[in-house]
Amino acid sequence: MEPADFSHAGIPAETRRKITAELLSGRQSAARLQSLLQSAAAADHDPIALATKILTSFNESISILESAAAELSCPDHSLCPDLDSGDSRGSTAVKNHQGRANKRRRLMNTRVVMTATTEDKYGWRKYGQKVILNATYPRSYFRCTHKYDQGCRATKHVQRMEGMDSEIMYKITYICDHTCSTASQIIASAVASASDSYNLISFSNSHNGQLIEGTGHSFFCPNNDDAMKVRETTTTSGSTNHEVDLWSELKDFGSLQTTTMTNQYYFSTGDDDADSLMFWNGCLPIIFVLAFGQIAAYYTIESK
DNA sequence: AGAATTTGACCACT
DNA sequence: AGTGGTCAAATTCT
Repeated sequence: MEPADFSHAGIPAETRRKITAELLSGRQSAARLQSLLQSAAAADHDPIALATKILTSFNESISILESAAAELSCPDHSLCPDLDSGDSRGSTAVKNHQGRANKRRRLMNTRVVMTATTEDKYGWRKYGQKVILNATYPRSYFRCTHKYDQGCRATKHVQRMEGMDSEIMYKITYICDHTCSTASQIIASAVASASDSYNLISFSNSHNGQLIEGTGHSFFCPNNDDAMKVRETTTTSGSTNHEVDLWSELKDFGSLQTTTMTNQYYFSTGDDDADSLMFWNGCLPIIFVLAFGQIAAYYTIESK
């Protein structure tokens, strides 16, 4: 990646303050890590957590610097990818090659923002970006890098959420499971390293395991250890009442620990075409979209 | 040179 | 006709 140009004079005082704070925090954490690694007290602390904190500080600093540089280079945001890229339909853009080349150059310089916030263990290739109606930020489209060599059909859509001033959040929708060889390796790795942070599948005590009413459909969540199936009850038209073998579907997601059945488990109603349910991956929600008793897609919210 | 991204164009759906 | 999803040529990065 080409480094951002930080030679501009006039970076706002507030930005400088943030950068300084982050760098100081990073330096402090680095110093602590150094002493930890040198002392026998390392067992009482978590060097990995410290290293993560250091990385976060430096990443944050770099991000702030790049944002500031981008702000100075295109103060009206007319060339920023989040606000002015994507769908060309109906546009009357003049194909000025010089101007287009300059625009591309600036777009490339800001690429890090998206890639840095959408990393997971799979290889993704961006194949499109669209401006979405009533959305401030465009939606980016990614496919598995093994789409052609292994026929993996997994895709994901990434969209920055609105109204997250203090923390940039991205809604990431996953469509189709990975079938590439990478997938089985990742699943095996995740299962092997299962920890409390993957205490995911559990059933509600806040709702007392009772029927959770919705506008159209409701899900019943039996509050017992035998809760291997989810019962879907249609409460409006008709009297369909069929079990959805959701659990077998969920087991396919290797990062889920299937043995813990306590704490929170929320269902939410969906729209006319698909129901959805939500549970928590640590502090982050994961929402599954169900269609015809199958998981059609799932999405999660990731913070920057 | 090959990989990756950007973006105008196209397509399907409503 | 409007919209979201995908394709593919052009461009940029490594």
